[in-house]
Amino acid sequence: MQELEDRYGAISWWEAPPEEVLIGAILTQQTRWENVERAIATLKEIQCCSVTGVVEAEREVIVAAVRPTGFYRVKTERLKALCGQVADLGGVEALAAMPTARLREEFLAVRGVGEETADSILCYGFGRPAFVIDAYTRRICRCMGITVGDAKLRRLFEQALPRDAVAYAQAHGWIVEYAKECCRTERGCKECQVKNLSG
DNA sequence: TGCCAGGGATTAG
DNA sequence: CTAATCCATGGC
Repeated sequence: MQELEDRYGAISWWEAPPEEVLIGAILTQQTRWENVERAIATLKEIQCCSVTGVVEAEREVIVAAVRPTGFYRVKTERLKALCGQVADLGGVEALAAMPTARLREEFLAVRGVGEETADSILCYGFGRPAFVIDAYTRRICRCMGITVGDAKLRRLFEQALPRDAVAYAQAHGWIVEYAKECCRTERGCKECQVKNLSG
């Protein structure tokens, strides 16, 4: 981890208001971040980059805005479901007052929100110490010979790092940056050098 | 041109 | 519990 810090220094990977994180977390599912940014920019232009914006907008409006991210019909439903849940619970202010475990359950109860999406919202949107296990993290760990399941992997990172959302976000950012250099695709891992780094 | 991207739900074995 | 399939556009 220290070697990654020396290599990349302090990076803040994703800083945005909680409502934008909720939306971005859905849009980024199986999708490149550049395309997500386009969709978010469009949503902002039409005043729909918020919980009430998504809840009140016509489906076709959301579909048109998120089209560049792919899976646009599925994602529109997921955005409606997630923002509806948040609105029902009293908005992001009410969520901010909830304990982390409860908040996680409420997100996971939404159709289309799995562990990764829930944890990324917790960490990046609400500053909670939830380490996100994504495709890059799995890929690097696999190259290192660590083949445990997601739940164990998550505990591994959460124990190794200071229990703090900023520390988790930073470490995850380093992992992603390194993965983009070293293991560009799933198949490009043959000559991967990650095993030379100390965890 | 074909492959792949910061998932998740569903179905089949 | 693992594996395959669908959702779909955009970039190289």
